[in-house]
Amino acid sequence: MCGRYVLHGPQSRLREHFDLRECAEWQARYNIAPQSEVLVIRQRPELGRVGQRVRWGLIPRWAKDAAIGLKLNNARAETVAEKPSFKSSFERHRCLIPANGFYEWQAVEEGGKTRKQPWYIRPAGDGEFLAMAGLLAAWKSPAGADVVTTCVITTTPNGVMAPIHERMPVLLAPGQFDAWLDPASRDVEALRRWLRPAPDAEITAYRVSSRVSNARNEGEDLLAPA
DNA sequence: CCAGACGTTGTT
DNA sequence: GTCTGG
DNA sequence: CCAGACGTTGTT
DNA sequence: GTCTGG
Repeated sequence: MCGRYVLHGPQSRLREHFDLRECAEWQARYNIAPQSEVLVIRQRPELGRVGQRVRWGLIPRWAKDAAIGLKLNNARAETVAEKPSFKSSFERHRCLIPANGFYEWQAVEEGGKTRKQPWYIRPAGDGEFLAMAGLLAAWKSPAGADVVTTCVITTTPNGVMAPIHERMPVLLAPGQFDAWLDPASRDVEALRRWLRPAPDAEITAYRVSSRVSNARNEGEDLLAPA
């Protein structure tokens, strides 16, 4: 889960909501897919929270081949603290991935065939942003280029998501941002306990057009209820 | 000890 | 780099 | 995540 | 079935 999402800003509200000191340029996007550039929020010593563009698809430091990043879009909350691919990132390189919402596909049986119905999930009420829990890794390519990548941590579904899909991204509340982002937070057990499904009251979901299923499609109208 | 893998999702 | 399997 | 491609040889 | 591209 969480293989497609939305970040349209506006950037001024993004900076405000996440209390960013600096933020990279970001063009509104309504169909962000793995392997593309995404905006992450990290905590820099002496500077504070900054927004930075990185590639979605985690390439661990030790990887000899960047191809592993094609598979690591998500990390399971249940095992992220132990898996070799994620362990050191979980201990020292946590980030937030800001989103206005994300998509999930629901398998629907129709006349003996399975159709994939896309849903859009956004904050309930007048909330503007969700904060997905993510990891970062810095990798040096054989050519010597520094490549920073990210992935989204997933967990079991809450009551809103359960009818739609078996997984959902871990969503953190503003009160958790500081401790999650602080590289000095080394209490892995305490951090791991935060990786739980969001309360039902925090999100709402509605059906959208299957046009979102093709990652080439873009635009605000992908959010229209269908 | 060394060698080899290192992951998630969804579907069957 | 670190863990698992042999 | 889903959609769409998935190949070689020899010639230009 | 599996990999790549978006």
